Amino acid sequence: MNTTSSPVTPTHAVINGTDLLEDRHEEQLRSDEKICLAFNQHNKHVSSDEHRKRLPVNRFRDEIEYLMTKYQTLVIVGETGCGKSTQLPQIVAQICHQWMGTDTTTATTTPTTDHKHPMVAITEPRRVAAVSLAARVAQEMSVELGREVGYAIGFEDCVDRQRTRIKFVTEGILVNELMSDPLVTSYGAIIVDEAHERTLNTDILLALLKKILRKRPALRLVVSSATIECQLMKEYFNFNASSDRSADTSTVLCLDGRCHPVDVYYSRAPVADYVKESVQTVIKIHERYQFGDILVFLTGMEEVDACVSTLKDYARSLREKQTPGLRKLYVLPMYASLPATDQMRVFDTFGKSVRKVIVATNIAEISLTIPGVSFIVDSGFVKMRFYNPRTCTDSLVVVPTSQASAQQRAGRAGRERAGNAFRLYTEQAFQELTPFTTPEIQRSCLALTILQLKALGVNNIAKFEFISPPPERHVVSALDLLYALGAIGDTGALTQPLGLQMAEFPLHPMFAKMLLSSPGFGCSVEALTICAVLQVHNIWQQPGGGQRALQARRAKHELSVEEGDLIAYLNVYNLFVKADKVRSWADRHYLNYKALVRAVEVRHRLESVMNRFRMRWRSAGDDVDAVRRCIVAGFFANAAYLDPSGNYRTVRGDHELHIHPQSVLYTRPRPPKWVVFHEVLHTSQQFMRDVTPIDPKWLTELAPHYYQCGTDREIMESKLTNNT
DNA sequence: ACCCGATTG
Repeated sequence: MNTTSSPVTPTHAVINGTDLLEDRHEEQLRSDEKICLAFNQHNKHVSSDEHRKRLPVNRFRDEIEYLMTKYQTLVIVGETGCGKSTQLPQIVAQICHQWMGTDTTTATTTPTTDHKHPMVAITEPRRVAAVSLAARVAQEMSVELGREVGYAIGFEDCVDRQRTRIKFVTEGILVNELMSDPLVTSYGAIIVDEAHERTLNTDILLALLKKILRKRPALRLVVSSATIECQLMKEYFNFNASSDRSADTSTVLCLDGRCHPVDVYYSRAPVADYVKESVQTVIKIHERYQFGDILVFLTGMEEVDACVSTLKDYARSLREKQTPGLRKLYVLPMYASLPATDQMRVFDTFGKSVRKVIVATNIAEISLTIPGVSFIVDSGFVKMRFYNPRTCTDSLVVVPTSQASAQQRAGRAGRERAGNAFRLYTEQAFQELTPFTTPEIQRSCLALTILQLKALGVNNIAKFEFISPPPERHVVSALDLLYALGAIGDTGALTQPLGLQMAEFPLHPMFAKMLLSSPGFGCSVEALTICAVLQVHNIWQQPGGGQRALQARRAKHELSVEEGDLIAYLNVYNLFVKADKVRSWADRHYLNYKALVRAVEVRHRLESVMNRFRMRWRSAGDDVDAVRRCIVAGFFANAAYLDPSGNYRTVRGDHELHIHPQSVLYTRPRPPKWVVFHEVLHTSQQFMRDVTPIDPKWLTELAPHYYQCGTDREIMESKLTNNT
């Protein structure tokens, strides 16, 4: 950028440094280290095109360009609905394009691009978001999707190598692109959208980008976040070690774009039963306020169904009494495992005489926005997964939300007009909540993460600069597992070729090991199918109740086999393929059609990775033991045996376990003596999911390094003599 | 007797 010829406003007076913005900027930095740009988003008398130009990010295009000139990293804070996700990519692409034509002799203050055809990447945590935002931006720019604007998600690439300048991707795609292009040279700028969600991939990506920014000074990073985590982000990306603020390499731009005010109400006293209380609150809202739909946040399917059924009773009583002045209530559940057609109903609109009540899990906070909502009922709780490195298992527990999450939920009421949020807890309870949700990287199994990082050249995980470092024992537990699987050697380096190949699979390392071992067992065809199906959840349909629930259980029982869940999945998949993958077959057997179709896609993707390694394709035919031995080759660490009391215990660690009620083995008469499992979920008890009966000899035979040393051998020997 | 939500050249 040549500032003297730049056809823009005075905010570009970078040269003298005394410009209004500069002053305001420095002053703000001193006071709260933020730049706040206020705006008024809502102007009813403009066309939609006009409206778009008035979106806050567009109005501050020049400020964004100025800040991107001066700082390598720009943290942008803006409320949802301010158009960040669609407008920022266009603005940043324009800026990059402009810089491309820069005269390099004046490049002291301006970052010239370090490549010929810079693209802008925008990362999204979810696939649907990447695709739909790409489609919207293409439409706004009047270009065909897949040309100037494209996207790349797990199974779909919709980009034009020559022409694409704006590319929406999922976070995982960008992490994977780093494997072949460690400095992301195809991009001039990267926008990390929804960074406040702090998914596992957000944190990995930001940490890797931090390394890359040091090596590529011309690369620009925009971190887009909806909450006040901005200071943390800003400092994380600030390479300036001196106290001289003007040498900072990162800054914060705050788009003050709150849509409408939301009044927050708290309970006067603590609430004993938030499901009952949420019902009462919905009724009170309905009787007191005339307009606006209601959104209730609970933690799980069971709670949602209970709340919906009570509210439906109330709605029915209203209809029967024909209460004058009170509108009809239309009550709808919303959670991820609900069939797609039922999910779509939350977007239905009804006449003025009907009020919609949506009872949802956290899905309504994170991945979808329902228009028309003006009332929020917030239980204050969420169901969350936590990894336990001691037992190498996950717990699924109901925990209080964070303040940030409560704020996000309340904000859902103010998208179109002023709203109200009713929190079913006291104000003091709110003050005692943790400010932020624990980032996923601190509550996950890190085996795959560490494997990926090692493949990207990050050998010393302890020295890797995470925003929020994971607990050390999580790292140790992951390294132990990787060592046991043979992915890393004594020095902690990736093994060749096993470790390196395992890192290329988008799978938990146990699956990768199983797949890479499968040609040796002559069952690569079957192993591939089983891995694919296990990446997809809810293969079995589970209707809410009544006759259909009974039929579904019966259908599942017919497909269940004593060889366990994984072999049952294999059979189901093969039958689905044999039936030409039609929906009617899936429906008839109470199987989840969409999940099966997705398993087909996943299988296809994994197959291409296997082909790259020139794996031999072999089918075991009817030799189920070959397949089960192959499963043990990957999952030997997850072994358990039936003790005399009738409970299962893990071989390593000696923890009590139970077969999950969803397992096909749960309803079978004789429980197997030895099993391996896919995972353990701690809910009301420690439940093993996806269980395969095995012969215990396979453990010592296939994983002697794991089971024949020290105390483990003693444990094994005593179990073997007692149980077989 | 029971699972929040996402996701991978």
